[in-house]
Amino acid sequence: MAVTSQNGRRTRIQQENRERILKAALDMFSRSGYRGTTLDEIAATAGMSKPNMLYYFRTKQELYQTVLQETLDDWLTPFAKLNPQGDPASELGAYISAKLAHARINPKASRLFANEILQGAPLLEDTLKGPLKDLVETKSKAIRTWIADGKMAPVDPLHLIYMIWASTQHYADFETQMDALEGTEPGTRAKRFEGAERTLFTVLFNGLKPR
Amino acid sequence: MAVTSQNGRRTRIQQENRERILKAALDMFSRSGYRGTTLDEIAATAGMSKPNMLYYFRTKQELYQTVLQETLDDWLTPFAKLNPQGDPASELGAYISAKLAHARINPKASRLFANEILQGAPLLEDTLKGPLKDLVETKSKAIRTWIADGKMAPVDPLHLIYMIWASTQHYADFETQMDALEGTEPGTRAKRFEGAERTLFTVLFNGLKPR
DNA sequence: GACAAAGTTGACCATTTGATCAAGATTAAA
DNA sequence: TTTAATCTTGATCAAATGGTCAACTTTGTC
Repeated sequence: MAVTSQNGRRTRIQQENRERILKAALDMFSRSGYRGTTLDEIAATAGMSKPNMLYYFRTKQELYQTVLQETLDDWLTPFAKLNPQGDPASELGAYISAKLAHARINPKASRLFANEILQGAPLLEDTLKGPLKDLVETKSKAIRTWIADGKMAPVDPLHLIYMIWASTQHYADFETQMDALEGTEPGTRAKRFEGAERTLFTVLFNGLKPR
Repeated sequence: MAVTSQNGRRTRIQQENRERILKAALDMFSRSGYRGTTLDEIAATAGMSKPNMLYYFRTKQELYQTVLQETLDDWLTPFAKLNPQGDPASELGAYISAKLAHARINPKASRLFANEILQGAPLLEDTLKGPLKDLVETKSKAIRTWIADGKMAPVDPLHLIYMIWASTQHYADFETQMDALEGTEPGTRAKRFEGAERTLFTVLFNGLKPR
């Protein structure tokens, strides 16, 4: 485990340095994945010596797992909030907005997650097969109820969920590609996310309208 | 450049070994990215010694670039085939089918591409800003014409393209996640791609129907 | 200000990694 | 069968990498 003082609490210095290290680690891991990232880089980005960094996180694995766990929690929260009692338009709309906001505000978290999945999700298996699977099943049931109640068009809930995940996360994970296609002048990014929301709303709402 | 015989042609052995190496390289690079992959691994996967592999591809970069270029061509082909003279339903439908087929048949190519973009696309910049950008602009114009002709609902072409890329490639790039959520019993994969096509067709066709 | 706990780092280590080379083994054209 | 071109690899190298350690400095409490 990470360092703590004798009384089990974190000192001011511990708080600050942990934060700096975790930020630097997210920077590097989200770009190059676990194996492609070196401790030297992270330490340099965090502005401290490697041994000092290893004083706070004993191994590369421990550091990686800590970063991953934190971003994962963020990832799960908006999905869990999807409310079966609400109506599909507003619930799915809110979820799409939340996912897009996440992609805009914290793209690195999304990329870290994408990297981990691409490499076979060795450290995520338990979470995926446990909590996430449960959550997906719960929310699928809610969608099926909406369909049965004639509130939306009949589509496979699982694939609808995939479609929403894919087309929102894409704005974080493939940002490099979008920048290359659209340029990076200031303002582009903000406009991009507006356009994304408008298009996703249009296509999904009309596409899912009951008929 | 890679080895060729004095007369510039490739011998039988060169053909076979190049192929084995490129296959192994795609295996590893698509999983771990450029920096996360080692030449030892690739050589072992290809079943030959590292010096022998380096006889065919002189550096790690050269090997990576060769693999990347080959997969990129595959990636571009179906997009280029989108025909402005046709009608949106059949053209976009065919494109979606082609992209899903690619994700099903060659998921590693998709993942290699995703990995490269995630790492900032250092080697793809020129292709993205050149040929791909041109292609995207051409196809966007076609979509705008369809909209002007009242053949489909008015949506931003760029975001529609992103949406299609995202929700098809997702089935390759996030396969690990899907396997964890759905299990991997034989037949699951085939059914998954059927369901994907059905759902994408339903949502996009209804979502894009002119109104 | 004394002192123990916490924080910091240069030097170092074993292993891994991309790459080279010389020397030998195999192939195929004459 | 000869022979030049092609193919193959063990041994090796310098640099990079994850991690350790001892010694030093800083911080906070009494």
